[in-house]
Amino acid sequence: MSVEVSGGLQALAGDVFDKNCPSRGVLEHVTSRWGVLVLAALGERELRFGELHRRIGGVSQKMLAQTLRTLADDGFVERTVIPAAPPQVSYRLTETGEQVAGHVVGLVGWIEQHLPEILAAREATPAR
Amino acid sequence: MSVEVSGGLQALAGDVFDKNCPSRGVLEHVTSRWGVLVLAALGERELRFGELHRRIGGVSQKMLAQTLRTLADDGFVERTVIPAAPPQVSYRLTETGEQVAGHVVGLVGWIEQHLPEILAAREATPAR
DNA sequence: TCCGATGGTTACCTCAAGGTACGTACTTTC
DNA sequence: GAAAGTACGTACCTTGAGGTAACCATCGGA
Repeated sequence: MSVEVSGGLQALAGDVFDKNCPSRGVLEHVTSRWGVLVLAALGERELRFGELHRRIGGVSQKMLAQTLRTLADDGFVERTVIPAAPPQVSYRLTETGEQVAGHVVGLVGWIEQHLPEILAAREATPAR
Repeated sequence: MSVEVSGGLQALAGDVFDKNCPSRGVLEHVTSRWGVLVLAALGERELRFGELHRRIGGVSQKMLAQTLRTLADDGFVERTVIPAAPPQVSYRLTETGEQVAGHVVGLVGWIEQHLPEILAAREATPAR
């Protein structure tokens, strides 16, 4: 539950298997239905709200805004408002955001590439 | 939407940004609330139902069974029944399962280790 | 002059994820 | 002989995630 850190100070590491550990919450934000896709999209490049909305098929404005807000609260995404005449809002990953997104992109990429095998396995579902 | 594969044959790779791509479904199984934790737990070692139930805090028997079934259908988990007098059922990752689990474990581990920073960022939430 | 794009917020409603509780069939333990 | 563990399946019910639609303010273009 706890790890020693360089300075000799003690920092608490999370334990996702613990029902009450706050890491559970963070994990759920990151792996949420739209959270994964937002992180993956921003992993490619900085994007504006409308661009994200178009990039991520099927997401509603409401859920996109909500997801972006929780990811921003956790410090993964930075929101920048350009005060122009139709207001422009841009989203990019923070430094820690880049790191989580790295893992997420890896996972997503693996799934995309191995999709055929997985679908094959599914249809070969024995007996049921 | 499609990639060239070694043999010159064509295999379809997924695109998670496409609303109708089946990779969406697989992604949701893997990143589901309990799916992540099951994969992470089995990434350590083979486990029996009861062991999984105790390891993953807060999961109900129903959801554990359901999650294990979908992961088995996708070919990530293998179910082995040892016909004994209280029946014993063991779960382990398949080869493809090991690969997804690798990514999942990486993600989970990163979150556990960086939890303090994330929580700090959360409390420093500007303005709201 | 009216439309559409921009980036949202809010109210309202639905459906499905997920929890609780109980049943099952057999066996060991107290 | 009663309780508890093993590995679920099923029925029932609640909660909340998430969709739809309307509204807002401002500006450029047809």
